[in-house]
Amino acid sequence: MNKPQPPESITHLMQRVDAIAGLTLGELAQQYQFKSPEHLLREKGWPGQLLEYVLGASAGSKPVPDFEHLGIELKSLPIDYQGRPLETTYVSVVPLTGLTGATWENSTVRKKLNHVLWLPVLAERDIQPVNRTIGHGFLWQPTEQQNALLKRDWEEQIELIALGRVEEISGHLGQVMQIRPKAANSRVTTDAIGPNGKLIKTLPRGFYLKTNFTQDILYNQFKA
DNA sequence: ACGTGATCATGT
DNA sequence: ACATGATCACGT
Repeated sequence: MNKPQPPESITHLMQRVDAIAGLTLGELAQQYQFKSPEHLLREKGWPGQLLEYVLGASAGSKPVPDFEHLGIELKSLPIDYQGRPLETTYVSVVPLTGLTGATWENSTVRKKLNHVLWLPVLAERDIQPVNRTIGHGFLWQPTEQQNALLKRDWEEQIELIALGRVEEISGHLGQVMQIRPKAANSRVTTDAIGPNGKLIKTLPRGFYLKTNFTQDILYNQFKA
């Protein structure tokens, strides 16, 4: 099986998405000779990497949309038996310096979430990774209301960081989007603005969509 | 170290 | 039971 090429259009992308709905991750991995781990204790990103590969997303870790020419970001979304999200959704790293003049409109979060291809995967922990079933993927763009919620959470938390109060941030902040550690381990450090305005070292952080937000997206998509 | 893909697992 | 904080693999 040759490596899938990037889809030439949104229509072609969605044809591929429809074609894999109902398959298990194991079936897909076997078709494309992709490795299939027994568990995700170490290869936590395996579901997303497999789906990226199969759908022809650009590989690597470049800070650009997965389907760059289409401006679409792919997000797998683990769900439980009730169809509710099992995990928060990582969006992007949080800028901790150079925030002068930073705006929601120009933020990486806004750009990443402008157009998302959500791909639900039934991913209860008692189901082996290879037996997890792919759901019906769909395209999403934030509604005016959703955009306003994201904007508010982004502005409130970025303002704290700009004021040198990064150490006061925890996952409890934000109504629909929170900031949590995003690093290999808790000893990793990066530069941030300190309380006195000078640079300090702190743990790298990431923006994550809370499950109430992604659940709302799923509800609006699949409500009968 | 940083940014991509995320899930793990302990504290509450 | 569930969310927060911690962690894992890979490419650069």
